[in-house]
Amino acid sequence: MRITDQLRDAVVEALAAAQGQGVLPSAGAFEITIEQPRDQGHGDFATSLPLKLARTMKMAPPIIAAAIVDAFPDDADVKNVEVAGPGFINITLADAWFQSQVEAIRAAGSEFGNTDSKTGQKIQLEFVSVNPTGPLHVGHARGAVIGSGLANLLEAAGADVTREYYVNDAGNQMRVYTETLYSRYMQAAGYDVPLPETSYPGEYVAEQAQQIFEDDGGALADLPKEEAIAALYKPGLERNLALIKTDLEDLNIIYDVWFSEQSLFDSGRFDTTMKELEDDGFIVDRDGARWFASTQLGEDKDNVVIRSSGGHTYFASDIVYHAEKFKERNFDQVIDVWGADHHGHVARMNAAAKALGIDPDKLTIILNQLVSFKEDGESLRFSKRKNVIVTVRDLIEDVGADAVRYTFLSRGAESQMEFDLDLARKQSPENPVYYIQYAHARLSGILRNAVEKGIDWADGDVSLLTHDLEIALVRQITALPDVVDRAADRLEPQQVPHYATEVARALQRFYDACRVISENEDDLPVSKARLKLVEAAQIAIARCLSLMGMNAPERM
RNA sequence: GCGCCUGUAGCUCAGCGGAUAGAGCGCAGCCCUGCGAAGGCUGAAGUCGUGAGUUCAAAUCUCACCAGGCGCACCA
Repeated sequence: MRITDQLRDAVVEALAAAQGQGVLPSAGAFEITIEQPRDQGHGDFATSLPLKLARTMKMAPPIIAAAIVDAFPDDADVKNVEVAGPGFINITLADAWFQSQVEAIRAAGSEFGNTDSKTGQKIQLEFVSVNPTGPLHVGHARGAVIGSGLANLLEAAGADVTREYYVNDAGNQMRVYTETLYSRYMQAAGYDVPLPETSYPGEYVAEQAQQIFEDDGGALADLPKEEAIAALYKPGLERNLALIKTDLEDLNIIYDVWFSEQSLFDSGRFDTTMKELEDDGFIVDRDGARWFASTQLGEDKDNVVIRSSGGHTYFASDIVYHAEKFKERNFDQVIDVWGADHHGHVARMNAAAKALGIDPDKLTIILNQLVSFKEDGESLRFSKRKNVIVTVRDLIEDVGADAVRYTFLSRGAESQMEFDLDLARKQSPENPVYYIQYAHARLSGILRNAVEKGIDWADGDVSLLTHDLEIALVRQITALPDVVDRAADRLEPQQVPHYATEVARALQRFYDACRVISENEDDLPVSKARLKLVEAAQIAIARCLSLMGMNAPERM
């Protein structure tokens, strides 16, 4: 059992005992929280329960606290329970408990930190899902990192996670891209064909056209325009998806499913879902177009699903896509990570979910605020349309994938952030990302040295770990499962890097004060015990880094 | 105009209704002929945007205002 649960149970038991003896009156429903106080003088764990009960019990908090403390059950793991401050109960654990955790963590190995709070839940995370019309630009990196970080967390919490990229291969933008590709292809063939009115002016399209031209020997140049465009669709799409996939893989993001929008039409699901909505009265015809009647569900206005020109809107296929997620694949929870520029899409998607009879609690949309980038003291604006692309690839090559992941992961999705490129490059060695990785490398180094010296610490006695900084380090490490649960529950991946920094700090302080490998033969028992602690710390930091999708270097 | 998000140290950002608000960078110092100094220690630095309210307790919840971001398409 998790120590926090164990302590919560003990508090419940103590409270019930005090009430049974008539020392405390009964109280209504309440939640007992066990917190880890910031200040170590306040014990290892604390609860503010007496403060919360004061009102209903009509008693002073310190008196309630004293009654609970008096009735607190005996527990070998607990060293001390006391009333503190205005009515807190501070709990200090026995060293023996911390010592035993070192062995438990070593036994758990890379499984350490996993919990079962989301076990049995089938969760889909859809993120990035950028139009497959070119390479990812830096603005997309944040959603990519947040989405994948969340996926890792939910998986650690026991969920069955599907990481999914929705490929908009059936929309307008793809059409615009392919028309641009056609013009570039014709240019490669030597014809003076201008770019279409709306186009993707980026150089990469010309390069792709050149490649395709060389591959097929220019055969498409003789075809009628529409036929050539149709023929260019597939090679263009494949090239763009390859670019996107490579960039994401370099950010350590591997998807389980690449879901094609076009497949919704090929399978007939688009028509059946639209029919379903129409039968339920949610589709109305007006001004030559078909509308989803969001207003029936309390929204400000209706939204077009089929344009008067005949084509479907992005919204239309997204409705069908979400119907597929819930009704075909039966996800218990669907989390979409979108950029804040998709804000306007949220309310109508929620309305659509309601119309489809989907439990609104099962669809969570995370909007990550857009990132602005700063260089030479000036804010940069990126626009595919204006041919000013700084790609994810540029960013990775500039500051490194680990630093990119750390930077985006350590901030809440809703915070508006500015990415200072100069700072990221110049101060890279000072970046906290290296603080964590350095800690891991240092631990690896110690273990390496121990092996070289022929020390076998398997029989190390952890009860020799009594130094304040040893216990403090174990205390930090053991919090990982709680961090995973809380971060997964609140969908806040930024808690992991902050926690990891704290573990690294505890480690460095321990390292500074406690020599692990000694030249003195008499110190061998302590060395062996500390090697076990070093191993446990390495396991914890490596787990944090893996949750963050970052490398855990043995050397730096 | 309406809606959502944000405002915490010089900068970039954490912060779970609780105890003396934290970290990194930057700044002023100290510490390696001992396992990696990409480290440790000390210090300076804060009207938690402003004002009110709820509460035993507010950076955290509510309201108003100020400032910024985003959205309010037969774009995605």
